[in-house]
Amino acid sequence: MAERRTTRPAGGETVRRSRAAERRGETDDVQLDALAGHAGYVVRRFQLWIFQDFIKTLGAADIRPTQYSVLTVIGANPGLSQMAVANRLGIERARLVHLLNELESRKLVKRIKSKTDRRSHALHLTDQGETALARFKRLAAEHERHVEDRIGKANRKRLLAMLAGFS
Amino acid sequence: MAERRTTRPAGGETVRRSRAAERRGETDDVQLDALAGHAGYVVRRFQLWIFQDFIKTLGAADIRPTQYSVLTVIGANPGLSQMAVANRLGIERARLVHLLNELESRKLVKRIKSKTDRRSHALHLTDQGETALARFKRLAAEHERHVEDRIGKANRKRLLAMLAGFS
DNA sequence: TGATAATTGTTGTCGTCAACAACAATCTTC
DNA sequence: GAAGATTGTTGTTGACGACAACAATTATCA
Repeated sequence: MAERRTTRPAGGETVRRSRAAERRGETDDVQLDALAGHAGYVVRRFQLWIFQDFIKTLGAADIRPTQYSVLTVIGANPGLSQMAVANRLGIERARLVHLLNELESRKLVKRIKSKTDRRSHALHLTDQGETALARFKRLAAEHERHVEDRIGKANRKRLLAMLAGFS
Repeated sequence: MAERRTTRPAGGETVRRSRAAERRGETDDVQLDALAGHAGYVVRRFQLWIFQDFIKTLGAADIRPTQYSVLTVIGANPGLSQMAVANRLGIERARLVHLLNELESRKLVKRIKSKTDRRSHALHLTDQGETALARFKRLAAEHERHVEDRIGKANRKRLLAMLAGFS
């Protein structure tokens, strides 16, 4: 049963695998069957790859994808309420509370009591948050180039077009 | 996609929103800014939609996407070890333990002690698992048609082609 | 106007999932 | 045969989605 795989390059660049497992070949030649035809499966794996690259590329800034999305929307729409941000991004308002607590403790965002509706907060970036977001956007653009390198410039554009309805 | 407040139909079919919030318009006209150009954001939202539809469509069978992927791979590759399945699907082997415990308790999968390597288990579907998987696949195909209805037949095909490298 | 319902932010719980770390049993390597 | 690697397992941590309940506040409507 031990079958040699001579076609595999010596230093695989995708997943680290032991020489023993390589020789046994258990992790190769595994059929996906119906899975390969399911958009959900392939999109899920793609999304994991993207997030990992995003987290790594924005690692120095210590900003995760969800945090980045919140900062971007507040930056583009100052004064928004938490409900408005949550609805727009498809985040639960309970979850947004924790996200904002974190971002506020890092002095990137401030909650200002609304005068027209005393239940709600008007969200704003701090000055520090503005300059930080500008930096995050540069890093995010670098991450986006990684995506282009991976799937191709035209494919990325087509992807954005065909999924625009979900944004 | 962001329709004007005044032209919004009475019973919106996308997101439930209160009349008050609708009137105030806080949740509309919110700019995404750089977010709309990020593949990660749009792919994430798409993936959430897909999984929700999958879970709903396979709801009667009580099978979640990850469980489906494990069953499919075992069905197509009987005798695989847990490591092999985990590596192929990009699942952590620690996580796969719980998944298999659940599937085994439901009599869909059985772990058989390997004779060549007494550390590992050879994974097989039970007879019950085989017939169940056939049913799951029919339901999954129905789910896949929902995806087609949502993004278009040609787009779905293009999507699978451009992301085949991640499967 | 006043009672009732709805909304906002908050807190908390639960379950899924990825990422690690540690461990015993077993196998590989040298 | 000793040292190292692998497999399955258990456990922990943290991000995240989904709910439920609550006080403060606002909206609705009889």
